[in-house]
Amino acid sequence: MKHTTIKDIARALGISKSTVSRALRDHYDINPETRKLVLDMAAKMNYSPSAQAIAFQHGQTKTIAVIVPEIDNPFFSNCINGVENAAAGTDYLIIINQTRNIERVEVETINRLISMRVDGVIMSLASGTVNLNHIKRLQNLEMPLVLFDRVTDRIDCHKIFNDDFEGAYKATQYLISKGYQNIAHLCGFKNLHISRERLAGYEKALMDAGLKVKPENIIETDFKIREAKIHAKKLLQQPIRPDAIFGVSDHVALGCILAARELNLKIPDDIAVIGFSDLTYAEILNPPLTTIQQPSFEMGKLSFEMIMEQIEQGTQKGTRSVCLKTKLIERGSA
Amino acid sequence: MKHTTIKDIARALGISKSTVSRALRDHYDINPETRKLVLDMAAKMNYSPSAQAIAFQHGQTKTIAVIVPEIDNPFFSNCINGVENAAAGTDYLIIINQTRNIERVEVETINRLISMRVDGVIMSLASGTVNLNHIKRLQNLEMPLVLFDRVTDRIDCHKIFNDDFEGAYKATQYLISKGYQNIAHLCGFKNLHISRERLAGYEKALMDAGLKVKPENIIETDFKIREAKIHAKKLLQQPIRPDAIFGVSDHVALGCILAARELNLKIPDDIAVIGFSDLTYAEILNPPLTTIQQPSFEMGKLSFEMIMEQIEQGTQKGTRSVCLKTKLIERGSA
DNA sequence: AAAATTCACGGGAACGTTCCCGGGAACGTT
DNA sequence: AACGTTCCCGGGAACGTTCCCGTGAATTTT
Repeated sequence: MKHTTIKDIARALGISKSTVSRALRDHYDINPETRKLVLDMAAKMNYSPSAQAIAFQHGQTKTIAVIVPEIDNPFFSNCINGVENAAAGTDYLIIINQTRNIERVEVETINRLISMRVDGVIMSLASGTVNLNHIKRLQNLEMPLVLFDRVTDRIDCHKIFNDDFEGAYKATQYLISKGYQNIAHLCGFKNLHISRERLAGYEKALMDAGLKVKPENIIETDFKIREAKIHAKKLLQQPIRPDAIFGVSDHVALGCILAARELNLKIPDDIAVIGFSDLTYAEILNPPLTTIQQPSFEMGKLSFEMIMEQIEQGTQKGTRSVCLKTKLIERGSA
Repeated sequence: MKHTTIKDIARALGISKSTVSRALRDHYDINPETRKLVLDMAAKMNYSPSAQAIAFQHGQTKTIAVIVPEIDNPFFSNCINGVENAAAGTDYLIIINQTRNIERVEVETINRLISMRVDGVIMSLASGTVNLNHIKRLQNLEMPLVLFDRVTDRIDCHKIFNDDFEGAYKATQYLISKGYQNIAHLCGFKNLHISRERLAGYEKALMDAGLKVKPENIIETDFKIREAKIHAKKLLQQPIRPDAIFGVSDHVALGCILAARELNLKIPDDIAVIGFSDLTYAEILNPPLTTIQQPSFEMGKLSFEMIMEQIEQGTQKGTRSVCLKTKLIERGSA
């Protein structure tokens, strides 16, 4: 890999590298004729400026990192699309990283990004993350940071999340209004803020309707289809079978659908299922999934705007939290 | 954003930056005691080496770029997972870029990656890409390159792809064996190699079975659900309605399912649908989608191994093509 | 015609790191 | 005692770019 430098161009034209630099950047103090000469030569020599050298120079990489737990999850890829959409037109590059919900990977990724001197980090926490020192390290370095969706209250920074409590409340209330009485909840790991919020919303809705919160109807699970399926089967094989399940995410709801199918239970007659996210395929599923829609694209967009705000203003005075409203999408599974 | 440098550490300890550098890299010519002093101070000062400066030094960024048309497509995200899985354990960072099938974005992305001095590029072409000069530019710079899935025969480089012809042949043959006679094909844009191959496989299977290839049964479409749905409706509203549709991808097949649903046609009784990819949700769809499985994870893994081969050997002598076999997955839609 | 101003360009430092080379101190060998 | 070796460490160049400053030449002003 042989890259031409401004020095090479300068030598080829018998001028100094300063002049070449000026010509390329279209600075003042440059003769239009010289400029043309330089540009032509640059094109001829297949010149491409070294981003490292430039970043090195004025301490900006013009790069923003997005860290998500998993990329093959439509919710997150929609968020990413929102970020990229907002970034298009600016001269910032978005680089995408996934932690696969593993704390160790998250730590390594952040270390790497710090080393890269990324200009900002937009991230959603891994479900496996307990220790938050790596996030605090980011803050010590005064690196612009936006947490979205999977946030935590143990870190004080800019945040964007859904009203998970309200979404869960609406979902549960909807099930109740449809006449379901024995509603179970497959909830996410409790170290995640969203899991706790959704669980709380579920419990509140039950209590407000005068229904009892039964511990045996609440099982903790990973956000994976397979995992959820296993736990859903447990729920459905209890002596007193729940008549509805509220899944903490659409993937978890999918696990319920698969479990019900395997146990020959009809949806929504034998068992109702409701999810959370509204992934792209929810509508085409068998049955179409009733779910809580999250404005994923908007979240991504807002995250980018928030990070740009921090980068441009430099200061981090006062953190801001944005809570977006969710929407119930009625389909066939409940 | 204030980053400490080895110079800062050197000053704090009253030694030279050379010694600090040696201590951090655990080089020879370093006193264990000094080393410990430096490491402790580095930790205390929250030191993180500048990746730019290092890359700048010995011309390697330890970064490999993956370019895909769209990230929110399970086929590609699986490929990415394959790449990342293979990269885990090495000291290479994978950065992910999406072109959203727009040629201009692809060109800009590649320019940016060249500027970044990425060590290698693994990419799948955008469906909108016609001109290939940006790819040739990569080759002129002798940058390691692997094309996967959406390859082209107009570029001579390392390639990994599926046996699209064979996959399409199998899909069509399967439909024929099930008794379908009037099989249509929603094919992809013809500038894509995979589109042409799959079309050819479809045609060959028809001819081998003594069936006629009818031009009115072949419609070109984008790889998007919505687009495909529109074209599928056209197909299904023809005077002589096809009894089966082979979609060039699962998303296209999904479009067919939606179109059929809207026209109140039963699948697979009124119309059979078969896809290509086997996306994660194919099994849970309504109806479960019969499709051709592509080894996406393997493709990603192989791509990474191939790029590493090029990076380590340096030379690009002789390009290699790997063609992976596909597999028919029988489900309910055909 | 001398002075002031403008124009176009070159030289050199700086960014953070590594690597090569040189050198001093301590040690062991003749 | 003189020499060679080993062990540590420091100085400086280099990577590619930008930016500040200096400097002639050309042009305009006094």
